[in-house]
Amino acid sequence: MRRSRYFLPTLKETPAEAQIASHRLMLRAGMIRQSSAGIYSWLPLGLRVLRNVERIVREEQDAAGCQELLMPTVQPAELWRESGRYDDYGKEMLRITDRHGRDMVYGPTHEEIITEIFRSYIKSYRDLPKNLYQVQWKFRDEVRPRFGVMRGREFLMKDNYSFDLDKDGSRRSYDNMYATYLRTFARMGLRAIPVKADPGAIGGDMSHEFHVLAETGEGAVYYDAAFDDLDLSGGAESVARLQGLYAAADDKHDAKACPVPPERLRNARGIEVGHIFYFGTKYSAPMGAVVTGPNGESITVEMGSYGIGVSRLVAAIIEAYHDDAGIIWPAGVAPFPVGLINLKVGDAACDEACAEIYATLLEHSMDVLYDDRDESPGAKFADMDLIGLPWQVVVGPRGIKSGRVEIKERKSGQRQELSLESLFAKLPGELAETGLALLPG
RNA sequence: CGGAGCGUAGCGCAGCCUGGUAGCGCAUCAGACUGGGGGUCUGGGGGUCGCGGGUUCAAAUCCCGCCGCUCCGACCA
Repeated sequence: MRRSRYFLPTLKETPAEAQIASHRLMLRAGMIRQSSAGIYSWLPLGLRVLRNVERIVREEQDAAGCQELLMPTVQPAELWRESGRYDDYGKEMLRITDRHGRDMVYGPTHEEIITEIFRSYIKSYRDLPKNLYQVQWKFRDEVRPRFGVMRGREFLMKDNYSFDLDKDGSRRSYDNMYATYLRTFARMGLRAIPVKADPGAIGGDMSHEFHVLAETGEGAVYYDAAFDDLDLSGGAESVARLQGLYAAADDKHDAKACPVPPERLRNARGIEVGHIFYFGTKYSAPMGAVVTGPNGESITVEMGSYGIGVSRLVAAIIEAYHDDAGIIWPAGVAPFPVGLINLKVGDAACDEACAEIYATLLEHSMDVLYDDRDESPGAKFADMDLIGLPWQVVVGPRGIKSGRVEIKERKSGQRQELSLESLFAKLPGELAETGLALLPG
């Protein structure tokens, strides 16, 4: 993409309202635009990141045996009355009336809708288990939205719902999601600690929140120091082992009853990026989600629900990966894997070299942001650092004279000069495969 | 929802106390120079001063009401 044509309104100055790094950087990098309190437009660069996060979430959901569907944002109040939550949910739920005077709600979550779908079609125990997910916008009319998309009123969430015949099955579904969540967050470069949590308005009797530790986190978590040395990528450590270790959200933590000795207890702030619930028959019972069992009996299904804050994750990743100059995107979520900087637009040799590199990158399916604007070198470097692309290819008159371009890694700041030939030699191999192997070592 | 604060150009702000032609920096536009970390010069454009009412010869400025936004606390992916 040519920067001169790309809609990327970066800001040199920080908007006054932004209190935390991710909010500041998302505004400055031209990723989002506030529409009203807690409600944002996603501009092209931001949307690219959001889509990348979504993609990883989807891949992990699919790999875990979940199937995607899409439910409506606007839901009939009737279903919420059935579950008993219409009155329970409070002012956080946005209530709307349609032209016929019918009560509707803008969905803050989708247990009611999915249960209604399930009960309409699934009649036999032989069709269980089922696990359905969606990635959909939610609206919760937060009293005090803040920190940009970290706590917006409108937010994008992956939510899924498991249906099982019995508790054991439901427990397997729960643990499956537990491991899936660890893998999902790990793929975005995040270490998320699973902590026992209060199920809150969703209800139920077992629940874990996944917290990315960060000073700007809104919640306090207490955990066994053993977590600091564990592999949380959802692979090596067993779910049972992790669940056996103590970690609790502050509303679940009781200093007197805590099994962890004080010297091993850690207290930190965390960003809640995921939350899983097992709630048994809380919705299936009142809403009549039952299947016929092997002996012809009626069995109320056991349910769980599982949420990942997709839009919040974008902010959480930035909280975890930035420096004074801007964002440092981890592999996989970066809006572009590589940026190309032409330091002297209008100079025939620079223009030509850039055009060649640009075309070659595209040939190898490398999505590249080519800064072809007639700006000062400093402005371009600062801008490129701000938006945090993992790799920068720098083409300037000084290097071109000796037939060389510079490759810079955003994360380490490490630079290396390469001849055009050796750059192109890398393209079919390491670069094209990983998108991230421009530098040896 | 309780407490505090702020609304003046795209962004950051000054002006308000003490009423009298709406300003600064950045950004933007035109041209020229420049070219390895937000460069320089010249010239230009852009404002219902959040909205409504009141006081006054005169309101960004004083008064009243409303709306919006932000921050601090109680709730949540």
